[in-house]
This record gives sequence, structure tokens and C-alpha cells, in this order.
Amino acid sequence: MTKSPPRTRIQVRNRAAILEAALEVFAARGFRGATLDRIAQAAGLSKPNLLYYFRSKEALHLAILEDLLELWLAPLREMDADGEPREQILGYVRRKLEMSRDHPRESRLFANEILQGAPRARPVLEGELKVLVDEKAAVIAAWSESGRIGPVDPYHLIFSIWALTQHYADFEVQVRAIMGKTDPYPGAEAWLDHLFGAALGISHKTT
Amino acid sequence: MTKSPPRTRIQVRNRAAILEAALEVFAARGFRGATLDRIAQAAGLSKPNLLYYFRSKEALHLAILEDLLELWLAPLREMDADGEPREQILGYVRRKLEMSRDHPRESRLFANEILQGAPRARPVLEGELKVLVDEKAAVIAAWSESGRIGPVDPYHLIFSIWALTQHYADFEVQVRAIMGKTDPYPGAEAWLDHLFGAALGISHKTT
DNA sequence: CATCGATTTGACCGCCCGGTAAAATTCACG
DNA sequence: CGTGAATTTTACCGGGCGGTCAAATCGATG
Repeated sequence: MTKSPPRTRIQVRNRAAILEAALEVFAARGFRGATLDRIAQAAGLSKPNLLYYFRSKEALHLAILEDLLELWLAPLREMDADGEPREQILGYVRRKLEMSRDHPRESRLFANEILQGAPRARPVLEGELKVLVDEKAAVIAAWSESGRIGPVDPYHLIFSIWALTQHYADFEVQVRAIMGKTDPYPGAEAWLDHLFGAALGISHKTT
Repeated sequence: MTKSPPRTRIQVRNRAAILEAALEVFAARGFRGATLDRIAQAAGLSKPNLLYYFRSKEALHLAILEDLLELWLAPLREMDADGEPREQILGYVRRKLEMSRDHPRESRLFANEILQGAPRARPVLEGELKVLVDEKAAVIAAWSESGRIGPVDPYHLIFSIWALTQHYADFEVQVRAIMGKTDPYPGAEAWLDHLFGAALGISHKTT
């Protein structure tokens, strides 16, 4: 699974530059819309030079997916079964929203991949992602059954968090078209806090 | 704005077949990923024949966007300022979820377009969509200020509804990867009802 | 500074794509 | 059933794409 580590410092530098450039281009244009020429140019290399580091467009895309997976799953991973339930869930919401704000390209890369039917990421979805979600859903279900939070459907709760937070990254142009230049994230954070707080049966500020 | 109506019945039939095929292909592969050959084949025509009806790929895509716009906005349009606020908002949620269930291709078509930065749809977003959203946000804000629903941010409320309902269509493969063969929609409807009901300050069933 | 592997380049290939042109065919109508 | 317009087909073009290859260049090591 783990790659044989690139030895030379040139390899380290160029691989990093390529992955960064590929993230930019794949996120903005999707797999089919991205071209190796464009990625190579963004990385400051020629196309054959890029192919010296990654054997094909597909291999490059797979490398990115693997490279980003842990970053992507981290916010959910951090949810602690031994923590205070409401705090843990709202903390997850907050971290995931920060992920959209600070890593919108990564969000759009995954969004593109999944929208197209996840032709390359499906194994990851059905494997690592499903395992993690099943585990955390069980945690949430236990919290719910013990009455520490209200009755919730853990899977749909998790989908909700994904949908809401990623929306601000994936559909940013639409949000901006409607909100103008206003930064949506402060309002989004307050709203998501309110929304999930209420849904979990919280006692929150009422006007 | 309105098209000069295609006169002959052949035109009517073929234009419809092309739009249907193009919806299928654009939704599944995005604008760049779609090819005229594939669309033509799905419509049962040759590529030059398709180009006899639509002057270019771009023109075809624009025609679809225009064709689908009213369908797409209808659920929000139906929200009635004179209705009972909670009922109106939850009704909107329900209609929008039904839209995802019954028209997932349309949802993915728009998702693709917006993800890529809405190069063709931006005028619509900043025009017709923004006007409609501003109008309905004002209605919701009035409801909120009059105390008929709890304090909400109308824009983020609307974004939430879009994000949550469209998620089930746009990221269907991911939902299925995690939920397996279970139909997600019944659970989604119950959950969204609970979620928004709670956020609006509803008195709902508690176990 | 010589050597040999690592890296980079330029030239190229076959394929597919969006689009065009013009001939061929089909269709509606008198 | 003939005729002119509407429709469809065949052949094609220029460009861009992913990918290959062999030659050139670079760079670490002794």
C-alpha cells in the first residue's frame, strides 16, 4: 500500500509540485476536463517529465486521492466516543466546515469524483470510508439510545453534516452569486450550530 | 428569449430526443466529459444530424439549462407567503427532496455546472435565481421577525435545504456505498423533517 | 573531473473531438 | 407522382489529447 519512498530530493520536490498542481486542476475541471499539459505547466514541468513521475493520468489521480484521504477523514476520526456527545458532534460540524473553508479544492476534487460515479474512488468509499462511518454511527446511536442526545438517525445525521459543510466549498459560486461579497462562513457556522444544536435536542439561546 | 417554435413534428420529436439524451450524458459526465457523438448515439441520431438541430455543444447545453430552469425553481416558487410558515418551509423541504428522488439527473447536471464555476449558468444564478431567493428570504425573514417561527438566517436556511436534498441525488454513489441497498429516501424525509422542524422551533414528537 | 544513473527534452503517434461541406435522401403537398 | 424544402448521411479537417521513445542533459559520487 505505502509507496516506495522517492529517494532523491528532486523527486520529493517535483512530486509535491505535481500533486499540488494536479489538485488545482482536477478540482477546477474534473478528471476528464483536466489535461496533463495543463497540470504539467502548473507544476513548471513538461508533460513527458510529468509522466516520468506518474505513469498515467489515472495513476496521478489515484495518488492524489490516496494523498488526501487522511486529511479528508480526519474531522470525523477525531470525534471521540468518550467525549460529551453534543460537544463532539458540534465539534465535528465545526471542523468539517473549517475544512470547506480552508481546503475547498480538496472538497471539489472529491465532489467531482463522486458526482461522476466515483469510478476511481469507489473502493475507498466502500472500504475505509464505510468502516469509519459505521464505527462513528454506532457511537452516535449509543449516545442517542442512552438519552444523552435526542433521537437521531446517525447515518442521515452524518450525511447532513457532509452535505451542509461541503456545500459551501463545492457550490461556492452559487453561494456567492446570492450573497455577493459577504463572507458566508461566519453566518454558516452560527447557523449550523443552531441547526444541529436544535436537532440534537439542545437547550440553546432563544430570542 | 423564447425560441421560434420548431414547426415540423420531426423537429419536435428529434429536439426532445436530443434534450433527453443530452440530459443523461451531461449529467453523468459533465460538460467537458460529454461528447456529441455519445449524445447523438443516445438520441438515435448521427453527430452531424444532431448539429442540424443545435448549432454547437455549448448551444445544446444552454438549451438544456433553459429547459430545466423552471422545473428546478418550482419547489421554491411554490412556497407561499400567505401560508402557515412551518408548513410552507417543511413543504418546500419535502418537494425539494422529491425533486432529488425523481429527477436526480437534473440535479447532477446543475451540480456539475456549478462545481465547474458555472461558466454557462452564471447569468441565471445572478439573475433569476438570486431574485427568487431574495424574495423568498424576505418572506422567511418576515415570518421570523413576527415570531411565527424561531430566529433563523433565511439565506443559510435555504442553502441548507438545497445542500441536504441535493446531496442524495448528487452524491448518490456515496450514500449507497454506505447504506447499501437500503432506499435512503424514506429515512431522509423523516430526518429532514425532524432537523428543520427542530431548527424552526417546532414542538415535535420527542421519545 | 570522469562516470553512470537520474532527469529532462523534443519529436512524434494514433485517437478522438467539435465542427463543416456537400451530396443524398426523405417528406409534405399540390 | 413530381417538386422543392427539410432532413440525413458520408467524408472530411484541424486541433488537442494521453502517451511513447530515444536522445540529451544533469548531478551525485568516487
